[in-house]
Amino acid sequence: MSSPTIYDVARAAGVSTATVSKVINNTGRISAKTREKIQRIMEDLNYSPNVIASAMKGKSTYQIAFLIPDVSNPIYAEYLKHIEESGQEFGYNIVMCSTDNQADKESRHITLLKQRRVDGLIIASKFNNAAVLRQLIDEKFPLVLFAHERPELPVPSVTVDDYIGGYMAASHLISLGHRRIGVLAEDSLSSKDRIRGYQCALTEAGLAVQENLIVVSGPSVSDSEMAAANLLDREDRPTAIFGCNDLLAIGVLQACRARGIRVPDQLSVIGFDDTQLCSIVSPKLTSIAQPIRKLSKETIDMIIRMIEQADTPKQRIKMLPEISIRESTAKLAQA
Amino acid sequence: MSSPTIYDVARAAGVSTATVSKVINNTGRISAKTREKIQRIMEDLNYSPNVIASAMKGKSTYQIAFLIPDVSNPIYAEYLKHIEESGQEFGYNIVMCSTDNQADKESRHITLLKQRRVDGLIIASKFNNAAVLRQLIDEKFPLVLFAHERPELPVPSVTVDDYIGGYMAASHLISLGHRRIGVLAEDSLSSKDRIRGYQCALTEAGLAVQENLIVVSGPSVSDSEMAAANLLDREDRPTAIFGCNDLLAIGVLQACRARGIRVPDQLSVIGFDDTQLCSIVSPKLTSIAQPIRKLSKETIDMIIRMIEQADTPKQRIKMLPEISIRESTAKLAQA
DNA sequence: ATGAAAGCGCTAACAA
DNA sequence: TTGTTAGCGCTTTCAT
Repeated sequence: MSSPTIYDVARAAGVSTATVSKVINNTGRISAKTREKIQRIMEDLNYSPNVIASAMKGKSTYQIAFLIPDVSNPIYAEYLKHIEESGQEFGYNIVMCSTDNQADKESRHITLLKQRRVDGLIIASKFNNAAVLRQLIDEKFPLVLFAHERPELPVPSVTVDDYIGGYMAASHLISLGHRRIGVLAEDSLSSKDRIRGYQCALTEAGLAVQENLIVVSGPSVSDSEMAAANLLDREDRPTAIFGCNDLLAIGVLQACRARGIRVPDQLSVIGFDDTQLCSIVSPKLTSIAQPIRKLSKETIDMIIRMIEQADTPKQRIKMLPEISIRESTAKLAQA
Repeated sequence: MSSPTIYDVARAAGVSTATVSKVINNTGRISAKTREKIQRIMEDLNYSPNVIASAMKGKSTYQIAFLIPDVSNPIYAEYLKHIEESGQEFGYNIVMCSTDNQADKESRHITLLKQRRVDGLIIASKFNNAAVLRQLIDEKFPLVLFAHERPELPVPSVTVDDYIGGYMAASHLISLGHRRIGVLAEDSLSSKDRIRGYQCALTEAGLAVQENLIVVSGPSVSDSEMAAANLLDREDRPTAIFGCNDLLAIGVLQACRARGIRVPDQLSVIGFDDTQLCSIVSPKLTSIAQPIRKLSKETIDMIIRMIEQADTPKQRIKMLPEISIRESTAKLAQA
């Protein structure tokens, strides 16, 4: 036999379903007495309202979708962890969707999610499918970009300040005496901003920016290990390398190991994201930390605001990163 | 303006909603002509059926909840990745719920998930809340335990064969000449099975099982690093250690580094789960691999069967692990 | 082969 | 303060 409905409660309490509905939703005015009676009966019957039915009346489903390329990438797993945690606080469940960075998966997901009437969408990836994105915006579908931006589109976002982050990474290295600093970057907007920050720090320190010290790599550790060759196997090898995310920096670490280059004695390495991997590798990786918990909280707040009242003004929030210094960076050895 | 409904389609096609519903669901009999016409109109209108409304008529919500303690633990992230992937194949979305191993979070989640009418539940954790579990079973709520068992309860599960896995780990070490093999375990059922397998391998090889070589640790890398002291700082230090999961094994690696013990020259280390961490640490970790992709596929198949027809016989499936040999295990050096 | 109509469980005017 | 009632968008039985 199935769960009791609002009718069962109403009957048992000798009132109408409207009255019961009112006590459930805390709307209208009902005497303390009936309220209590109804509440007691709901407990006795172990009644719990059917969210599906109330969603049919235009109410929330209390579900937010979170789109990411790949959870097995630790940075996305950490995003998800905190997004879920923050959602939980407000009674929202998170529907997790992997996109693999494929435009068709993205649009298929969006279609399904809309059919399922999720209340909102948080996108934490490049999102290749610009057309779909634009349509979502036109429809005023509650949508927030997380850890990623789309400056050309009127869409709210919550991100870390990548520019400052890149600046901090480079400054740290410069302060240790390094003057030839290589960069391993991904082909992404945030990498570009991180590079701009790096360049700014160099310039400020009176150092020349050398384009050939900036190399682009695929996203995986092994891609990065390969790409690092371009930096490590040259005559004028840099004395420090900034990996635009931890995976890339770890690739550099592995490339060094393969070549017998000692980190940090012969080469300093810094990452970005400050994932849990940093304390697992050896030497432990210095990295720029995103304030993920705060970012997530802000994102959930923002999307709930958008869900609850359609015409919330759109914002872009940028938060400041912090540096976590560990073992992979050190003072430049005197030549 | 909101999305078109089945009424809009019916009106445009000059038929009843019943007919439209039939073509959507491929039920009843309708002439090829009307079918085509309706399909064309649905496309024109960019109509997509409201899953919420059809769920109200007792149909699926196409949502499956996946409960795990913590996504930021890479093994759970990998589970999630593959569960989501397999779900996607059948049009199911995954609602991800963190439990933090807390009984009250578990039960709160279950309550909400039931209100939201998710079709089924996959639980990949200890699940402390036995009462709730029992109730779910009584209600015949579609439920599968993943990578974890509950032998005393009539509940289906899909797991790796931990016993064999432990046996394989120990056998590998024994075949390399090790005779004093320590174990670092978690306080969990699967660790216990892995230990039993280890003991069996020892006994078979004519080696005595020494209880004091088996030490229990907390779940994190740093817990394990602490606990490893009990094995590493004794006179008769083992020559090999089996970490009952990769995180524990990595803790051992770190403890070794702190003590200047060279792996694998002075100590062999083997893990379990074969997460991506294995190729990130140094030396790369030998580990026992779960066939996660197959496990996930099987789990999704099973739960969908349970969703679609209530009285599916319950099964417990156990799959065989495989060993991935990397750099952390080596022949015992002659004394 | 198609349609009329009832109803899933709930909410919100509006009436009383 | 409480109840009546009309849907929300869809499925399904039973007629036609």
